[in-house]
Amino acid sequence: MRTESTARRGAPGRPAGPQPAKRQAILDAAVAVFLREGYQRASVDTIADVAQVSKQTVYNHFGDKERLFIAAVDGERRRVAAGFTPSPGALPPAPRTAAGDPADDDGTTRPAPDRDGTDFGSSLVAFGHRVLAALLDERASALRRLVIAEVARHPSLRPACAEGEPRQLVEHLAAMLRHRAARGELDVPDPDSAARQFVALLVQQGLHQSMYGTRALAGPEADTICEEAADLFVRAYRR
Amino acid sequence: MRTESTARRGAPGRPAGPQPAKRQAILDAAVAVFLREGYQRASVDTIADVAQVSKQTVYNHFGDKERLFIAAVDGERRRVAAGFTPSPGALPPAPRTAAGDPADDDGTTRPAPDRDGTDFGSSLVAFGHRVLAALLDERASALRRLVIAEVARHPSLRPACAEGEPRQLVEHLAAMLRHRAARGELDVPDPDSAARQFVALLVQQGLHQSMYGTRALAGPEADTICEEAADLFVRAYRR
Amino acid sequence: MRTESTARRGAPGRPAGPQPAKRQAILDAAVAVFLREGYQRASVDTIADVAQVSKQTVYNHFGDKERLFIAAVDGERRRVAAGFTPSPGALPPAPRTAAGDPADDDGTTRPAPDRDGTDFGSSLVAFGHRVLAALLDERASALRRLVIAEVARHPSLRPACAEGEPRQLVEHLAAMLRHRAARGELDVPDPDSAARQFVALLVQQGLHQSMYGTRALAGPEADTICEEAADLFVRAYRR
Amino acid sequence: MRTESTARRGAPGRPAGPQPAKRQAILDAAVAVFLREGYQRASVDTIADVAQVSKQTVYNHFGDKERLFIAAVDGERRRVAAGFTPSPGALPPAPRTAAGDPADDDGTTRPAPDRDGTDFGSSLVAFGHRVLAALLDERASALRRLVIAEVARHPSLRPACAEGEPRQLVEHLAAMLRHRAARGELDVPDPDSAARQFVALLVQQGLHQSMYGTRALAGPEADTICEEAADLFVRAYRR
DNA sequence: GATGAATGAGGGTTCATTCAT
DNA sequence: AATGAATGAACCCTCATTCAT
Repeated sequence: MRTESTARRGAPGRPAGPQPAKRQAILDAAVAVFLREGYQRASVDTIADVAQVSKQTVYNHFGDKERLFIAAVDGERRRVAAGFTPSPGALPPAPRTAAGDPADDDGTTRPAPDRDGTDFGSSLVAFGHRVLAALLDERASALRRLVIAEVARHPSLRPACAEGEPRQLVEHLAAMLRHRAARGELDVPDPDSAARQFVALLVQQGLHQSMYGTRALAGPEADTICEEAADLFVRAYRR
Repeated sequence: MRTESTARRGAPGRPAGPQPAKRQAILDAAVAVFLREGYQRASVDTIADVAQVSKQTVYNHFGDKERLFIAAVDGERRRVAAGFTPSPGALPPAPRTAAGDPADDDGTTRPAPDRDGTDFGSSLVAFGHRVLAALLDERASALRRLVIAEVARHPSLRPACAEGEPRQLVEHLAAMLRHRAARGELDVPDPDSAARQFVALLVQQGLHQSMYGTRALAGPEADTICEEAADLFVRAYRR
Repeated sequence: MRTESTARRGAPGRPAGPQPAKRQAILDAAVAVFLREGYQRASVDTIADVAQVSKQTVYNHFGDKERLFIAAVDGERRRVAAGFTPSPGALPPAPRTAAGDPADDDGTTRPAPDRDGTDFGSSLVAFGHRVLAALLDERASALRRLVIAEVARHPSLRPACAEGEPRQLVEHLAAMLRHRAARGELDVPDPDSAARQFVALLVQQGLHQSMYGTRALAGPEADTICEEAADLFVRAYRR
Repeated sequence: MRTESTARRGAPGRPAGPQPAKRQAILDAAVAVFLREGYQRASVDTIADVAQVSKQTVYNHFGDKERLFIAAVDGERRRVAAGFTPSPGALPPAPRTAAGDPADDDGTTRPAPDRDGTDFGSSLVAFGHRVLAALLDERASALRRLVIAEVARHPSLRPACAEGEPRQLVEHLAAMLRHRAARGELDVPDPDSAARQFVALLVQQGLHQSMYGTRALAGPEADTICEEAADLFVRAYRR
C-alpha cells in the first residue's frame, strides 16, 4: 500500500505534489531565507521560489508571513537543539575506579588522590570545546541572531530565545559534576547552578569573541576561553 | 529667553545655525526608530517625521539609510557605554582605605570586618547588580538586539557588537580585584581574566533570563544570578 | 456576444485569459506615454494609469522600465515599418506592361507616352510624396525622435535607429528603377544605391524642414522637395 | 585699472568669483552634462558640481533648468556652427591650371576638355568628407541628438534643429558650383538647391550609418557615401 | 489544494527649487 | 551675488496579500 504522497507524486505529468512534501519544502526554504536575510528582508516571493512552489501555496499552508516565520524558527530550533544533545553514552568520560587515593601529589591544596584536578580540568576543557562548537555552528548562530533580533516583536519566539543556553549540555555537565562529587573528587554544593554558570561563561565569551557567530573563532581563542573557564571551576570546586 | 536654536549654536551673531541642531534631531530620531523597529522596518520617512525634518534633509546629512544607521548606532553606543562608566570616584581611589569600596553604593550599613570573604562577596554582589542594571537598561538592550541582528550584514557594527561586554565595568572590577589581592585578601592570578569572566557570567545569565532585555528581571532572579556568581568567585579566589 | 478577453484567448474553456490582453494594454500605453514624454519623463505610474492596470502588473510583465521601453519601441517600430510597406501590388508585377506602373497610384489619368522623362519624373515625385507621408506620420516621427534621443544610452535601439531610412521603400524604388532600366528608359548603373540616395535625400530634407516631424510640412514645401529630388535623378539617370 | 573680475578674484581667501566667469563655467558645465545625459537625466546638482559652483548660483544666473538648457544649447550650437565654417579661403580647391589635355583617357563619355568630371567629382568627394567629419564630430552629434530629442517640448530649440544641415557648408558648396558653372564646366540650373541636396544626402546617409553619431563610421563607409553622392551629382550636372 | 495574475501600499532615493545667511 | 540647508513632490521598484482559475 502506497502512502498518499507517493501515490500522488507518482503521476509524472502533474507538477503539483501533495501537501506534506510541499509543506516541508516551504519550511526548509523559509528557514534558509529567514536565516540568511532576517525577517523583514526575507520576502515571501523568495521563499516560494526557493521552495519551488507558488506563492499562494505558501499562503495556503501558513496563512501569513508571521506564522510561516514562527513555524520555520520553531522547526530550526528543534533541529539545532538536537545538535546540542551530547552523543549518547558520552557522559562519564571514564569514571570507573573513583575509589581514589586520598593522598595527593602535593598533598596540600588538593586532597584528591589520583583523580586529580588535571583530570577534572581537562574534562571541562573538552566539554567546553564541545559547547563552543555547538554554539558557533553556522546555522545555530544565524538562528540565534534571528531570534534575538525579533524576539521583541514576536513573543512566541521566547522559547527559542531561552534555548540560547543549551539545556541539554547544562544537564550533561551537571551530571558530570554530580558524578565527580559523588566520588568525592569535587565539592560542588549546587551542581545545577554550577553547570549553568560554566555553560553561560562559555556561551558569552564565545559569542562575544565570535561576534555572535559572525566571524570564526581562532583555535587559540577557543582554547583560552575553555581553559580559563576550566581553571576557574577547578579552583572553585576541586576538593 | 533664547530660542532653542540660538541656545544650541555657538556662533553669537547668527540667529539660527541650521546644521548641528537638525543633525542631532535626526540622529535622535534615528536612534529611537531604529531601536524600536530594527533596521529594515525603520523607514527613513518615519525617522524624518520623528525628527520633524524633511526626508531629503536626512539624505543631505547622512547620504543614505545605511550611513544614517551606522551613525545612529555609533552615537547610541557611545551613550550606552557612558552609562557603563562607573560613577567617578566609585572605585577605590587609593588602595588603602576600604571605606571607598564601590560596594558602598548598595546602601547597606555593613559593619564589615574589612577583609573577610563576606566583604568580597557582597562587593561582588553589589557590583553584579550594577552590571545587570546597566546591561538591562531598555535602550542598551534594544541597541544590543539591534547590533546582534545586523552585525552579519553591516560589518561596521563589529565594534558596537564587541562592546556587548562592557569594557569599563570589566576594568573596574579588575581594579577591585587587584586592590583586594594587594591587600592579601584574594589569590587571583589573572585579575583581568577573572574580571572578564565575572562580567561575562552576569551578562549571559542576565540576557538569557531577561530574553535579551525583552522582559524585566524579577528582583529575586537578579539576586540569584549575582549571588551565585559571587559565590563562585569567592570560592575560587578567596584566600 | 463574447467578452473581449474570451475573444482573444485561444483556450475555449477558460472564460478570461488575463495575460495577453493586459500585456497589450500595457504596451499600448507605454508606446503612447514614451512617445509623448520621452524615456526619462515617462513614469511607470503614468503608463500603468493609462493602461488601466496596477503598477506592479507592469513590473510583473516587463520586469523594469528599460525592458518595457525596449518592448514598446520594438512593437511600435514594427507597426511603423508596416506602414512603410507599399500597398501590395503597387509595384509593377511584371516588367513588360507599362500600365502597371507604380506611379499609377497618384490617381492622375496620365495619357503618358510611356517612356519619356516626364513619366519617370512624375513617378519619382509621386513616390517621394509617399515617402514623406510615411516619414512624417506623427507616430513615426515621435518614434524616430525617441529612438535618436535614446540610442546612445540604449544600444538595443540600434535596429530601430537603423530603420530611419525605410528599407521597404528603398527596395520598392530600386525595383522601379530596375524595371525602367530594363525597358531601356534609364541608365542607372546601381539601382540599389540610387534608390537609397533618393530616399535619403527625401528623408533628410523632409525631417529637416519639418523639424523632425515637429511641425507640419506645407504642401508646397513637400512639393518642392519631391520635385527637386526628382529633377536631380531624372537628370542623372534618364537616358 | 583692473577689470571687475580680476579685482574680485584677486582676493585669495574668497572662493566666490565674480559674475561672468562663473556664468561661463556654469554654461560649460551645463553643455557637458546636458550633452552627456540629456535634458531630464541631467540634474542641476550635477551641473553645479561640475561648474564648481553652488546650486543657487546656477539659479541666480539662469532662473531655472529650462532656461539654462536653452542657453547651453544655444552656446553649443554656435560653437558647433563655427566648426562648420570652412577654413577661410579654402573655397576653390585649386581650379586654375587644369589647362590639361583635351584628350581624355577613355575619350568617349566625357567630352570635357580640361575641366573634366574627375576634377569636379573629386572635389565633391573631398567636400563630402569634410561635411561628414563636421557632422559626426562627437559634440556635434550629441548636440544634434539632444536637440532632436527635445525640440518637440522646447520650441525655442527650432533654430538649433534647423542647423542640422549646416548652412555654411551648403553656401560653400553652392559657391563652388556657381564657380564651376561660370567656367562652363557644369550645367547646374539651381546651384543653391543642388548644394542643399548634396549636403542633405551626405547628412542623412552619414547619420543613418553612424546611428546618429553613436558609432564611428569606418573609413570605407564614409568613402562610399561620398563617392556615390559625387557620382550622382557628376552624372546630373556635368556638362 | 495549487496556480499565475493582480493589487495597493510603501520604501529608498533623487530632483528642481527656495530660504536664510 | 553667492552659499549651505531645507523642502515637497515624484520616481522606480518591491512587498505581503488576494482573486480567479
